[in-house]
Amino acid sequence: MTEPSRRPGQAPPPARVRLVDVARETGLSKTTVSAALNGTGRLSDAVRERVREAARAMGYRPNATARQLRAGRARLIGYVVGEYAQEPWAFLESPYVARLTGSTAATALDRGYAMVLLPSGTLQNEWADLPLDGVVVADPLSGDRIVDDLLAAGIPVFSDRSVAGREGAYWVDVDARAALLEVLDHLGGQGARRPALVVPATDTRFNRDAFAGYGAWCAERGVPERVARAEEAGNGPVIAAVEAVLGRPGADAPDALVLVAEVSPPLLLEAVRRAGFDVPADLLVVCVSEDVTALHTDPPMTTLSLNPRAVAEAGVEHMVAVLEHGHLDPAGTLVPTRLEVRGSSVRRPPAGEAG
Amino acid sequence: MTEPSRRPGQAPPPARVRLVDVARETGLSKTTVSAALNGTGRLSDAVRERVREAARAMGYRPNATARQLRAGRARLIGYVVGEYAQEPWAFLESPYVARLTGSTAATALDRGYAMVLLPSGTLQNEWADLPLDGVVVADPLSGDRIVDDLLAAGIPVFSDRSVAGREGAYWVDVDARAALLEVLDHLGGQGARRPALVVPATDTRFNRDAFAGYGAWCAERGVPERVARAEEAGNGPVIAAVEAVLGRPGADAPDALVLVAEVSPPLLLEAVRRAGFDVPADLLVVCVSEDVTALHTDPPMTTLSLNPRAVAEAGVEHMVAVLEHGHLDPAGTLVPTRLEVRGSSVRRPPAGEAG
DNA sequence: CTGAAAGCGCTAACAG
DNA sequence: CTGTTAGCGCTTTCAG
Repeated sequence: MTEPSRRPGQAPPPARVRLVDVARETGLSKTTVSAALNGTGRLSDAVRERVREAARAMGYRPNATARQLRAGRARLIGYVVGEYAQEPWAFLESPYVARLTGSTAATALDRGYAMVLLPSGTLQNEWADLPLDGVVVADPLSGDRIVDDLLAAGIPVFSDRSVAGREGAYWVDVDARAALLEVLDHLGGQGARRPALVVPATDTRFNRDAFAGYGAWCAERGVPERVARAEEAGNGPVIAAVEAVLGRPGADAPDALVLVAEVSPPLLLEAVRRAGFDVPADLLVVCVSEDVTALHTDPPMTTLSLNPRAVAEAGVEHMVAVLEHGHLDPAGTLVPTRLEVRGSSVRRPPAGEAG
Repeated sequence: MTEPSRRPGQAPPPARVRLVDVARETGLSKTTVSAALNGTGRLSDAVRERVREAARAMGYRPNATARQLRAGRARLIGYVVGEYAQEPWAFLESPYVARLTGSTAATALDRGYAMVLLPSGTLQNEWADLPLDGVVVADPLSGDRIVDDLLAAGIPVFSDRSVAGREGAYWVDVDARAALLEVLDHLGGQGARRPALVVPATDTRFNRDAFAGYGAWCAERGVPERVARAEEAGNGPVIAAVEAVLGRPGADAPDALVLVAEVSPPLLLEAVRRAGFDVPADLLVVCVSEDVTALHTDPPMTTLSLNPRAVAEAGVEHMVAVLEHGHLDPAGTLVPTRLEVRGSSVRRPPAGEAG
């Protein structure tokens, strides 16, 4: 099919102009043209300019695939989210994941890598035909094969600490346990004695560690654990878990609530009030969340930010190091979390905190 | 890790196994191996199976880039959002765009195309090195060069109606004008006589048409326009616009509010109440939104869904048709919107509507 | 039924 | 300073 078959009523095939066409047009060789266009080699500025001009005039666009074949890599990375395996494309609905996704794509592109979006719980099929130099696997589920499959295929993986120690796997993570302790200490400092926790049921490294941190804090103080699991992602299930763990106000009711499961802050506040609690008088509330509505609720919602942007940047840094220098030392980085204290978790709101 | 670990700090040369390696191993030729693996040609099943087995055993993975070069295309598409040009990666924070993005990636992958995420307001640089077969441009800004640049580079563009009539450009759209009329008629049917509108300041086809629909409806009834523009995306600016257009309750205050600018439904309701309005008694409210929190507010929020999933599917259908059959007739499709009536826009809430 | 050989479009040794 | 040549890894005529 080198010969374009023109059918009536159909636009003529554009017939892309190739490097060799520019060479023929300018009376130079492919080498010279290539060097001129790429700024390599030692050519006179006059020639360089003449070539550039001709290329522009002819509408020359280098064939990216041919370059990639020559270069041995495509400067293309994959991006998969482990959670949300049932709904393979729902992950963008989570503000955390949305930011992580955007920041990863942004940083990667800055470094010259494009990012393809892959569905959660992806099978080999999806990426087998893609020339991926590496894959970012966000929050893998603990038993998931995806990381193994990728590594077996010789594709470097960038994920969380659950992949630590595997050859070809690199990680960036937050210290979920420490973060929970920080949140609980903050709450304790505000007078809370009976904090409750709502975690997602999905088995990710972060959820496990957060739960462990909560357990340790309670154990140390001899406080009973008050935990509810959100069986699924989404406001409905999470709010149901909140209602279950809060019960009704009373002497034994929680006096603080930590949401590790993602939920809309205004809806959460509404639900808490429906349950008969006043925030922050009866109940201090902290959400692990990147949801921007947290700033606009009344009172504004205290959040623990997982710093998706910093996580993404560190992950891409690793990737570039590995892909371009063949190694990385150490194989992992810890990124700090950021507790943003607002009105929902302080008994006496500080003056001057603006929404 | 089939290979014993080498010196620490130095990555072992991966030494990918190529087609020719499998050929040598099996004692066959590249041709035969290729045919066996791809199911082409006429080979005995015995040979085919033997090759497959050897390939698996050797861990052979075809080089995607080489295939692409041969095939003449990469089965890769780009995805850009025109709006949010200031914050090139903020687009995933919009529920509508998030769903459109996910659905486009999903549908494309179903059809064998991977999707790369490009920043809003992208320059040539970003995609020049990518072998893109086509680019989806969601909600382009009216004066934006991106579509022209793409078309000039010979890359087919799939966008909204604003590109209609251009060679190589195809579109999917909703009828924003008709949608607004439907919303306003619904509101009118519920007794509203003084509807107000909040639109984003960004100049997209959708925003323009929605505004025109509102204007036409008001003109037809001799009703004054009550419009506020949200100067930026985000809950803060949109809510400020809401407050501006509502004023205080009174004889001349709006009795219905249509949000074309995206806002968090629970925050919107809160703001409306702060302004002194009861929903739905004093004010009927409808949001153009895909935000799932709309289901959980009290009262639940009536929304106009723009059907991002259907838009995405239609767009990818076009793309596949164009890329694989070289044309499309007609060059555009209209996708219906869906008005989901809930408690926020009915004077007497219907029984049996569950959150 | 199988294999040798020709390229896809580009870049980088190596000559001239 | 410039051109010839040899591939990157794969698919696909076209002979045998």
